[in-house]
Order: sequence, then C-alpha cells, then structure tokens
Amino acid sequence: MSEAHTSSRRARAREDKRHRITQATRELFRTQGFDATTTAQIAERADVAKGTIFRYAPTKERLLVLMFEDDIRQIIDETLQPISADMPVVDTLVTFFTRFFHLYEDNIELARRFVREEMFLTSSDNPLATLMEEFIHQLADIIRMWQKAGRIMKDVDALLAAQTTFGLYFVVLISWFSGRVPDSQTRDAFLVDGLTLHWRGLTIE
Amino acid sequence: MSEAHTSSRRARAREDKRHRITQATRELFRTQGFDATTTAQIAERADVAKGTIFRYAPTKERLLVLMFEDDIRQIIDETLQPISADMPVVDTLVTFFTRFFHLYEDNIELARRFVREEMFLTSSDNPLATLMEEFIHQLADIIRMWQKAGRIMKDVDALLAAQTTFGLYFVVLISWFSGRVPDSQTRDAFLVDGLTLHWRGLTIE
DNA sequence: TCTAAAATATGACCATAGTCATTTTTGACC
DNA sequence: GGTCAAAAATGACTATGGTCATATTTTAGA
Repeated sequence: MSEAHTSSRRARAREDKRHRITQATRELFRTQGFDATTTAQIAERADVAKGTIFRYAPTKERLLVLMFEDDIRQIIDETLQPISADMPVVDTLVTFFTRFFHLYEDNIELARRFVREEMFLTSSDNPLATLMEEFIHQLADIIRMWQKAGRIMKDVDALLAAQTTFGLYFVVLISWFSGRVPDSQTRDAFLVDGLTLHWRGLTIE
Repeated sequence: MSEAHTSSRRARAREDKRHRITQATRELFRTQGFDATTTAQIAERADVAKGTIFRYAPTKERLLVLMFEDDIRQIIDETLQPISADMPVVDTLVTFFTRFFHLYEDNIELARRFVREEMFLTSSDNPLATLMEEFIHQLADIIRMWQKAGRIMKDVDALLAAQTTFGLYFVVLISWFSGRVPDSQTRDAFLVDGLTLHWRGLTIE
C-alpha cells in the first residue's frame, strides 16, 4: 500500500512527536508544577520512551522553552506587525510589553523559570538566534520606522535603543518575578515610568 | 579550663563552618568547574558531613551565591563610597560596572551561573534584601548626590533611574555571558553607549 | 524488492542532589 | 556539674535527571 513517500515523512513524524512532548509538558507543568513533574511522566503522557524526551530538549528546563516558544512568537507577530509610525512611542512599547506580562501572569512560577532559562542560553546551547534576539531586532525595526516618521531623533542607534529598552522591560520583569512588586498595577506603572524616563531625551516634541 | 563562654560561641562556630564551606566551594568550582564538582567533594574538603552543606546553602547553585557574596560587597563598598559629586555621571557609572566585569572575567561560566541564580531569587528564597537590591539602592543614593550637585535634573526619580541604569548594565551582562559580544572591548563600548543614550536626556549640560 | 547506512528511538542503568530520622553539641539554669 | 531543651550536624537513603549501548525505523540506491 505505498502511499506517496514524501522525503519529509521523517520530518513530519518528528514534528508530531515534538508536538506531543510539548503538549504533555504544558499540561503536566501547568497542573502539577515544574518540580513535581518528572520527565518519566512527560514521556508517558507523550507516549514516547523516557530517553526520547532528551532528544527534543537537552534538559528538563529546556522543556520550558519548547512550551513557551509558540506563544512568544505569536505575541511578537501579532503585536509588533500592526504597529504604525503615527502611534505614540512609549504607549506603544508599553502595550507590547504588557502582552508578555499577561502571558506570564497565567503561571508566574513557570514563567520565571522559563525566562531564567531563556535569558541565559549561550550561543553553544543554541547556535541560532534566541527568542530574545529576534525580539530585540524586531523592536529595532519599529524604532527605525519611528525615526523615519520623525518621532524619534535621527542620531539614535536603533539597535542600541532596542537593547536598552529591552533592559528596562527586563528589570521590571525580574522585580515582578522576585515578588518585589506588590501588584500588577505597580508593575505596569514601573514599566511606564521607566520607559518614559529612558525615552524622554530621545523622542521629538 | 573555662575561658569566657560568650554566648556567641555557637555563632563563631557557625561562621567558621560557613567559611570553610565557602572556601572549599570556591576552590573546587574554580579548578573543576560547577558540574564536575559534587556536593560530597565540597563536604569532604570543608570537613563537614554531606548533609551539613545543605544547612548553609539550600541547593548546589546557592553555593555560588556564598562564593561570590563577599567579593560583590567589597566592590560595592570600595567603588561606590569614594564617588564624589563633581565626577562625570556616565564615566563614573561605567567605571563602577566595569569592576563587576573584571570580577566575572575570572571565570565567566561560574559568573554566568551565579548571576542567573542571584537575579531570580524570590523574596521567599531570601527574605532579606538581595545583593541586587543593595546595589540599586546605593546607586540611587549616588544619583541623589548628583542631583544635589546640579549634575542631574531634579525631577528625575533617583530610585527609578537607578533601576533603569541597572537594567542597561544587565542587558550588557547577558549579551556577554551568552557569547553575543565578541570581546571585552565591544562589551565595554556597548555599556558606554547604552548609558550615554539613557542619560543624555537626564543630565544637565 | 533487497541492502546498507543514516537517523531515530529505546529503556536499563548510573551518578548525585537533596532529605530526614537520628545523634551530638551547645548553653542556660539551678 | 548535672539536667534539659533547643540548635546543629550527621550520613544512610531515595528519587530522578540524564546517558548511552543497543534496537528499530527510514530512506536512498541498485
């Protein structure tokens, strides 16, 4: 019964397995928490052998990256693409970053561990660009657009500004994860104030 | 032979033990690396039982915090205290942060793992202030001093500015640890440029 | 359709981080 | 210097993350 044996059969099988593992990870981490979930449980639920898990994620922590990756990419695409040149700089950045806060709010503990893993990936862990890098480069594109529209001073290095802006977001994120911010209002105000401070010398008018 | 039994005898013994553990940790992590060192080895070298280790650090990673704590405190004291109001803002900040780069340069891999641990400590891990918080508050004091001296605009919230400044430092640190910065010159230039960008709207003249 | 080698999956196995019931040490008080 | 409770230390023990030699599956080519 030889159906079309596309050369991507293996690729599809692999993709399917990755999806099952990601899904099992998500369900178990969400319901039981990271520590209480064993890799053996994940393997069983994904219907693969235990060793197989580690062909898709080199450590248990890296399973968190699999689990969050798609959501992050979606936020970047959905929120960054529709930004237009005539939108106010700081407000727009705040809206963007706040989307991440909402995603993470769903399970702060898992988010904390994911960010910890993701931020400290080395280039040897992940020769391709990390999510963070994509993020920053897309931010730089937006900043260039704003510059063309005359909202941001022309002499500002867009990539540098994207990196520093990310730094501000990150400080807020860490404060939040560490429990040093009492509630989400305070967290958001912190973000607004920080970005306002940073951008007040760089935006026009 | 009853010498003065101060009530701090226990405290001294505890301090001594902590010191031996810290020292053993430092030596073994430095020579063998984090992964290749077992907690049993550390216990043996510190001349305590294995279980004792975990009465001084709840996890192997937290041993890194013990190991770096003193050096960090020393840098904060030595570098922050002598700053005077008439020194240039950005240059002074750069000098300060660069001291940390030098400390971390000694063993980047250990430093990366330490920072990862330290930055994501939650308030339940560590009810007292973390090193990072001390750091930021002291930075805020310096900024207030500069404001009084008329070098920084009066309407800037000093604590906020300290936090955002720390964020910039942190972005550079992460880039460096992740191998996304080719050499220390580039790293330092990144820091200078970032701080210059951030402070250009906030400093006077 | 057969063959071979490359890719992938498997699970028995191991090293060790961290736990905890028990033992030892300490200091306060009489 | 004897008693007691609290604090600290201990190390046998366990759970599990991760490895790796072996087995299975896939694909390409003849």
